[in-house]
Amino acid sequence: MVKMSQLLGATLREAPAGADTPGYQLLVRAGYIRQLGQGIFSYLPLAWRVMRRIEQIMREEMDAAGGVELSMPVVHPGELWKRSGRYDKIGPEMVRFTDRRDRSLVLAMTNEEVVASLAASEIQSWRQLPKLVYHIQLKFRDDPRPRAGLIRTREFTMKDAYTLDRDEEGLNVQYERLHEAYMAIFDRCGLETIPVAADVGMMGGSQAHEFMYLNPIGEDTIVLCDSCGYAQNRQVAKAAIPEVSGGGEEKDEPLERVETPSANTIEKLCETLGVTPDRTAKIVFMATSDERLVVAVVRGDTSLNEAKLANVVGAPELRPMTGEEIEKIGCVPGYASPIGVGERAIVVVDEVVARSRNLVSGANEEGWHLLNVNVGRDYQPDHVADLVAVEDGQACVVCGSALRTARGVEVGNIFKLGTSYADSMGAKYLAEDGTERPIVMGCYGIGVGRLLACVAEEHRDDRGLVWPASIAPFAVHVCAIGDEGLAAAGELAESIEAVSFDVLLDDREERPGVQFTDAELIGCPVQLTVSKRSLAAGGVEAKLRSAAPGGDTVIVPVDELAGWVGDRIGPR
RNA sequence: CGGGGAGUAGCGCAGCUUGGUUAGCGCGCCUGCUUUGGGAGCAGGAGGCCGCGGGUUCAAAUCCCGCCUCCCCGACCA
Repeated sequence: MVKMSQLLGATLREAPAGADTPGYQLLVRAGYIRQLGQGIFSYLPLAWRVMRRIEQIMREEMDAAGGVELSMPVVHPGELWKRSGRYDKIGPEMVRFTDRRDRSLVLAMTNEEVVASLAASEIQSWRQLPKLVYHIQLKFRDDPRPRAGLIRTREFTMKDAYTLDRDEEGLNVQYERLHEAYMAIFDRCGLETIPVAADVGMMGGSQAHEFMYLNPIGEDTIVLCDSCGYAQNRQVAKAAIPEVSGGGEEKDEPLERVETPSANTIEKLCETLGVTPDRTAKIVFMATSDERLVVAVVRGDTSLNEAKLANVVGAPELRPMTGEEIEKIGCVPGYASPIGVGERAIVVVDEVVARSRNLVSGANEEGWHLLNVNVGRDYQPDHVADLVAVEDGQACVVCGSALRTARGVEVGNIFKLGTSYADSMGAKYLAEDGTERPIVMGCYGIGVGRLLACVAEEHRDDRGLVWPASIAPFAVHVCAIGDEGLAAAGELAESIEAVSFDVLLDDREERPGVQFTDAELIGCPVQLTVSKRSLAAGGVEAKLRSAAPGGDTVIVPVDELAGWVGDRIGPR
């Protein structure tokens, strides 16, 4: 039993300024968390108990999937990250510093390098594979923009797991198993998530899924098909874009230069020439962080997905070109053409453009456009790839139904890493046939605090938090009213705890109204009230936090309480 | 990093435009009395480098310059 008087962290009537996400407000108001700095939080006793319960569920599911827990360092030698190449590849998001002897150190953002280096020293034979290891540990990422409380912090606890396999086939087996384990974890925490196919990003690798909690506060856009179940992150999602009106059977027509005064947007161009946007090509000017210039060509009726373009050119991020840069490659904004850009920039053409014939494009001259521009004949792309940003209502590539987009929070992800880390760290094993082979890795992460925040976001009402019993800080919240209530509460709490339900006892000398509102704010699943009045009525008033206000309160005799609680929230 | 906003008591805010004695209000906190089933009432009280540094001025929370911190919107992540 924990007494309210022992807790650090009072409940607040008002949310602190700046906390505008509802779940975040409640976590602060109910005394779960306090902010220390940008993206850095203290977890007060209530939140810490929730964290530990979530972690316990993770341990059970990871163990059930065949995992073993270990613990790897938070501070890594910079050398380790130089070997994998990520020391230079990752930007200021990774905190770097030096020790007293000027040796390079970094704060762990993730642990692929450490796992691979452990694998290199510990794994010699195919007989030692497969393996699944995990730990639950602090990470630090100097995120450019933390936000929404625990949804996106710089310091956070992550459960990260790593698989080691002999081959891709083995990886696939573990990957599927972890996928199932993740669904079980989120389910047990009371959070509905959907797995979506995702970009591999900084992890590298061949395939990835993200587990998304759908909510408008999310920062990711998910593309969903309600009829066939297609679900992908917008960064990689595809849509079925129709061929140009008139079909893809057209023959290439000769280039023709036409005057198009002040038609410097697709809209005005279509008006001037009397064509539809799907007959036009538009040019987007971007530059990579290492100063390579990129010219992307997409059809006028679609828009560019920068993440896809960044992947094609192998850049971590892109920025728009400056006016000077555009001029330097010989283009004229509003009348731009990929023709003649040639050596001066990387030309990436969307596959829809590549399929289309006789598009209208700029002439690289103010007030002029070209008719019948065709990829291959008129200009040579460096890459042809899908570059289209999927929009609401476009057709599903699988079944053709209208796609819908939704916002989501990424609470977990799983990656097939392949052998890149094994290669750079020298993690090899001797196969059954005597050949030396690289270990095939996978990695799997869940943000513990973010998961907590998402559950808070999902399970609340206008009076406070409404925790699922599985991860609530306490199963039972006892309001002890008056001296008689307090005198009876101790024995009562013991009888409940005897059957392993944990109890938070409000032993404060507060008026009943204060105790009730605080209990609702804190949100434990079962609320008990013991007082002179309830004892006279034969026991303790009991209700569920999830019940409507006012109703559904019953008197339960003290010796039946444990059973009553167990019947309603199950074992704990 | 770009754009927008904010730093005044533990929390939420006013005061600043138009400088001027002792910097206010609500909640919370302390003491006393009353009260005691839905955030009590009365009385008394504690608590401030007005974000930091510089400048202007007889005088700065208030005007000017610089810096720091935090929040929100864009590109990235568990």
